[in-house]
Amino acid sequence: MEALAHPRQRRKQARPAELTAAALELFVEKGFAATRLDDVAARAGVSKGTLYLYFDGKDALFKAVIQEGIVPILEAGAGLVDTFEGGSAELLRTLIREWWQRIGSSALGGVPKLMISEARNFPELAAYYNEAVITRGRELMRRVLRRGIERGEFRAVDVETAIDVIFAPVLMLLIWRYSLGACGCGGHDPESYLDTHLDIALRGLATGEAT
Amino acid sequence: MEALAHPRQRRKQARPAELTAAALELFVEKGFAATRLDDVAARAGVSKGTLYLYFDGKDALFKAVIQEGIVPILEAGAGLVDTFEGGSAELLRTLIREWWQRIGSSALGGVPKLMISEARNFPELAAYYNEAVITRGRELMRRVLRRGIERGEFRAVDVETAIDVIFAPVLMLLIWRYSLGACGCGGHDPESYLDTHLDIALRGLATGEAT
Amino acid sequence: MEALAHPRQRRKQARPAELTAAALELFVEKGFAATRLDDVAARAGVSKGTLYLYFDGKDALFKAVIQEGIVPILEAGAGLVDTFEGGSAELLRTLIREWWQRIGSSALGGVPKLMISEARNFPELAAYYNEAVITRGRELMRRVLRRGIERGEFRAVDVETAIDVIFAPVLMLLIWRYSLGACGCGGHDPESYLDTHLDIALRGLATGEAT
Amino acid sequence: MEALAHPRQRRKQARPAELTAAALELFVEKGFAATRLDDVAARAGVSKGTLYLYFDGKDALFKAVIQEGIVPILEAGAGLVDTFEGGSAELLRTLIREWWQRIGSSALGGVPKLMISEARNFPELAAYYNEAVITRGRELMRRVLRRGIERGEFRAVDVETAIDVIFAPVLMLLIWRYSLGACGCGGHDPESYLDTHLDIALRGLATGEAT
DNA sequence: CATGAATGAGTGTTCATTCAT
DNA sequence: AATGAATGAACACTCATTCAT
Repeated sequence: MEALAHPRQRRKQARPAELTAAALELFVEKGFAATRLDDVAARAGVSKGTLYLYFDGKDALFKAVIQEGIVPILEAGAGLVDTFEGGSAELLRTLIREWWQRIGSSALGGVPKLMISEARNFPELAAYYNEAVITRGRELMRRVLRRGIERGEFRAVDVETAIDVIFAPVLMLLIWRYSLGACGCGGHDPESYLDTHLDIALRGLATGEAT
Repeated sequence: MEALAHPRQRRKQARPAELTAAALELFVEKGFAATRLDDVAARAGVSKGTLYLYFDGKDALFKAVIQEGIVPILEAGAGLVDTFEGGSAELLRTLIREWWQRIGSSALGGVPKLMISEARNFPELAAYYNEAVITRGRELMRRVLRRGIERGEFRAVDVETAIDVIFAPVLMLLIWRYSLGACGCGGHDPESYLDTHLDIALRGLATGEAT
Repeated sequence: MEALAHPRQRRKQARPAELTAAALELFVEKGFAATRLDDVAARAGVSKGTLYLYFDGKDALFKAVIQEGIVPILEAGAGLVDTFEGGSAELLRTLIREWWQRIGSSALGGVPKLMISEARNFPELAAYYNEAVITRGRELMRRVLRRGIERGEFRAVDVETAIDVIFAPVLMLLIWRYSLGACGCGGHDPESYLDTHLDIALRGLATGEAT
Repeated sequence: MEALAHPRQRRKQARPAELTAAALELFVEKGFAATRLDDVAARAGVSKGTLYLYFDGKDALFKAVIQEGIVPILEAGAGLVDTFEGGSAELLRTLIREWWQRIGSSALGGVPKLMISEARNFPELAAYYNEAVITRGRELMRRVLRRGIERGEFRAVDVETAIDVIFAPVLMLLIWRYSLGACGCGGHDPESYLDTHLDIALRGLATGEAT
């Protein structure tokens, strides 16, 4: 009610999300450097000056995209690992599927490829992404793998390395989708790709008696 | 013969390769957009105007870089599969290690990440790269996996999917090295990374009796 | 009466002065062009929109700042010359010291440098300042010099020129303080600077027998 | 001959001076901050990009203006003081008249007012100017005053203070000319102004027996 | 063939000004 | 009266491309 009575206020509160949504689309589509703030503002339906009312600049806009888009999902993932009660194989399977649902197949799916492409030219953004996303994501994987090893479900692999080895195919699925895959170079059905990956990886991790 | 007799002629013929070599280094280091043609020309020891005598512009230079870069990539590793006589696990291990030795850790290592970053801006080139490099690489993996399944060494996984699933960690190792890894965001020792990957993947592929 | 009875009214009447006071501080500190109206409004404790209720824009604000700033400048030092009874050297000494005490070292000290900096962008205002401030200030100097000459204390110098020649070091002391002196480029202790100036100037003006 | 044979070369050598001349005019006319590099380039008859072939940016352009315009004149002044053989009063008179001839009444005359106006907003430029111009100029005055005192021609005034006290009227003559004087607020004939100033100052400095 | 001087379009950022509430 | 969200023009600096020599 009050919101409808004060359209300016409602608008003001919605603006940051509208802007980060527009920015996400364009960053993914054109890359960070090639995205013009004019276009971001236009896609959000405001002028370029307005963008600066809400964000300090291009870098801050990028960080906000990550902060609003990805960080909450990682936090949800942390909640999952905290409370999951089944087998560790099932937990790993669930975690990766959730990640694919919420990030991979969503509008955020282009972010990993974006970061890989731009990291060297924007080391400050890379450092932020590393801290806000990669470190936290690895922590989730770390906890799952350790849980499995401690419970005797997984073999005693080198956890720090396995974190990335096991997540790599998931990332590559996404990277492909937003690079050569977007040029008509074919690709995989995500479902069966993840099935095959988890099939091999979980069997590769499993101790003798497990499934 | 004539080349040796006329140093200027030899120089003239070497120019395009010198320019693409300089461009490859800089594209890998800074990305396509952030590379200045001034710098490419300077690194090749010519003036910027000269560059335009050999290439129509920045885009044409990029295409030449990729097309020149892939030929050596393909020459490696082809004959191995034909003649290998040991177990298929050992063949896969050898193939991947060879690829890392000859390509991943060489000067060409930056090409895959570069291609991934720029694919959307050069779709025709991406299609060409897909056809000339990726398809042929997949064929090698396909033959290894089929060989393992036919000989009862590997489980009957979905081969087309497994090709990419199993190669993905190798590619990610390389991509990382040329993106966030270059920003001090951590990374892995290639040897132990590949060890861990092959350990998990080969155990995941193996039929009951194998190692 | 009404003002005291209605605080909002009183506030409303005080607003322009609060705004010009804030603007004077910032104009002196940063210069006209580099002063942002956001900052002026913030320092006056109002919003930027409010500023436009009282002034037509940045130029109008500047004009108000100068016009308001000069009135107190003029009130000082007028009666001194009329009533002074000692020697003219002493009168000149006193006049200049008073000027420095009341204006140069006060909050108004930044006005002359500000006016000099912006005169060309505000020529009408410069003409007004010339008439309202400079002409009157010169009149004081003129009377002192003529008094000295008529009483045989000063040599018969060209009065109109000497007015500015003798006042110039005083102005420069002030101008320096608000320009390069504020950048750590050195400066003088006002007391000894004025001492040295008056020592030289009064000896230079003096007829043979005087001190 | 060669110059005529290679107009590009001749042009290239003339460009920096053409650009600094255009920049000087505009800096004096509009101030440093308000001068657009587009206008500087246009006045020099080139495009903005060309300006950047010769100068690293606006600051460097400003420094070049000072370096080329004022520093050589100060060096000439140093030569004068080194070799002058007459009385110190005559030396001071000559030095100030030369300064007026070469700087005050030339296109460079606007620089002191320019620096005073912009110093606080461009402290780096102020520091450069202080080092390149003010320090050296004071050194000239210091040497003249010390010479006069040592030779018994000048009284033993506080030299460091007298340097600025005596130069102040010269600077004010110039500051006026480029600020309120440019708005039709009157002013002095430089010749008689300097005469009056030197008359008073030299008499004020003189020991009993001197002229 | 080779050069390098010259160009000018392009973009992140700032801030005076407006106006709906 | 007062607000503050929104605007858009303005400018320094970059660099791919051209072309006279």
